[in-house]
Amino acid sequence: MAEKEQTNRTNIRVRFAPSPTGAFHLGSARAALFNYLFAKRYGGKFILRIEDTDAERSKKEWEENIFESMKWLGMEWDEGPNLNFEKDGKKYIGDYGPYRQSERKEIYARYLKQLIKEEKAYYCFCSKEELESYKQYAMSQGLPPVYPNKCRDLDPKEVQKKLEEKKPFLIRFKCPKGKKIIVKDAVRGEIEFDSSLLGDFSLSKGFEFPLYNFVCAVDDYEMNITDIVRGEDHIPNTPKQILIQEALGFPKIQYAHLPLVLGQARQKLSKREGALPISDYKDQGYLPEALINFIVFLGWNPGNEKEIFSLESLAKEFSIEKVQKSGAIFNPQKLEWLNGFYIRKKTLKELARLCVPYLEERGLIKRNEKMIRPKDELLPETSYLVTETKENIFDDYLEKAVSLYQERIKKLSEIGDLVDFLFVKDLDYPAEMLKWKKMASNQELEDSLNKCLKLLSSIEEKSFNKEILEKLLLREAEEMPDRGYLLWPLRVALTGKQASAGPIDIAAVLGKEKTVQRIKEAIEKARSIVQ
RNA sequence: GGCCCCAUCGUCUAGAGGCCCAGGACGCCUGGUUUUCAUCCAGGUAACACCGGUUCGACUCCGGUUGGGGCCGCCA
Repeated sequence: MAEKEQTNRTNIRVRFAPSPTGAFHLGSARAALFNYLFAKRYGGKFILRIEDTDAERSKKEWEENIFESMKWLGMEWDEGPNLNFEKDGKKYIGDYGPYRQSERKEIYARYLKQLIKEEKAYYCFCSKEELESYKQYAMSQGLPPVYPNKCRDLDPKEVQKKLEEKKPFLIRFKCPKGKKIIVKDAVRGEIEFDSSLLGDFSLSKGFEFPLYNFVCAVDDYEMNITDIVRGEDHIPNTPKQILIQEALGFPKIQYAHLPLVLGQARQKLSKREGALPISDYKDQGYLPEALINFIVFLGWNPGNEKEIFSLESLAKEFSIEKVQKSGAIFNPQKLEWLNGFYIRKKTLKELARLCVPYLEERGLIKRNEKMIRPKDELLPETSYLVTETKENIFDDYLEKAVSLYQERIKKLSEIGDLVDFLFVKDLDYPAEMLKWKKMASNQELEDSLNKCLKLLSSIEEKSFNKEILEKLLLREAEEMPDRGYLLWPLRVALTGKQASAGPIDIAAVLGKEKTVQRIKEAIEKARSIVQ
């Protein structure tokens, strides 16, 4: 039933309204995502509004962080500041209407004056200290900590006098007593509040600095918002906003309060608990598709056993009715798994391109306009076949290197430690590592390495590929009591590591010259082991 | 303290009165593939917070208890 109602609704307009007082994190991403999906699912508009009424805490850099993170995740907005993309054949660039609250002050002042004129709001000249001490007292008495309405019935003459004296004031809402306020919530049903417990809450500091609940109600109306999807930490604000809407004669809005994302300690996600900025996840090598897939399952599921969703498929299958009521604990292991899953799904070309910044950062590759190549001159320059596509530059060697580890990495940032041996000249590893666990003597090790050397040297440069190597090496290895006798020392010789991709694949990527050279170096090392 | 919200495996969750001595995914464990690590495949581990009702029958409905969470700003 509810489903039907939703589907039939038209002209849905939702907003994501972050305040730029910190980075765009997991919780923000989820609120944004659910709004985005709700809009997409029902063919509505997704609006971005910047709630920067707190001038002191709001910073341009956080605003940038929000824009960049949302675009990186693929959630582009239909209306809002900093538009820069194409949609339906139309190009949007730069700002589009005043969507920052700091740019909308005249609008708020207008409504504030209206409320005062209609005696639905009044001036309050109480001091901070006064209010704080009253609140302490009320709480100690077990009373609701609401404003005692001291200035509510101030003599108009006195008000006039104080205004002329330029005494700082607050504008308070005349909250009706004993009124039942019902919030209709798409995920929770009806939530009832008693207006008496709200008190005469504040709307604005003077006319210049309007406060959250007030600007929120005004903007939602001014922007024709039909549905509000936000975190459940906003439930207590909702009756206040409804009261303001009613006082101003605004139409009703539909609500959907999302459960909170919790940290391991079951508390509202904090920085300590992995509420990292989305930009940090990006830097660590998480993929946007993994993050989206992960985030949407924090409080939503399709009702069947499907687990993998892209932003596009979610836009078709998302439904607000399936949103969970209880808070979800953020589980980093599942994110890792999903990220690995999406990495394995990438084409080699895409993955190689994504790995470039990590390899570069680690000093393994050098990049200029035309070429990406290993830092050390490992191979003749012609080996680094430069392929140039429209937007990216990468080479064949890089793709091969990445292909060796595509199934082994969970984050892009891990690539460096795994492939470094393919990009540096000298390997540094203890000689003992060469000796396989089942080898009884150093002689066995030397024999094994010599066998490898002989075999590989016999292959012609142009036939030095995986198929041929496999045929020759495996045949030889099979004759030993265990393949490890031949393959373990070879792995260590080529990589200097105990764990790696298959040594045959590695030899094929490294090429004959380098492979043979590394085996020779390993033989030298093996001889140095003291018996 | 007041108001509000929530409650199925360790975690994310399926479950709209019999299909459930509860299904899937991550994690963990075992086995297979493998020289290693990972991938992949097969199997296993593990939950309806508690107490009352309603009902022929309750994970599902109602009430209470307990537990957890959110909010109580001249922040948003």
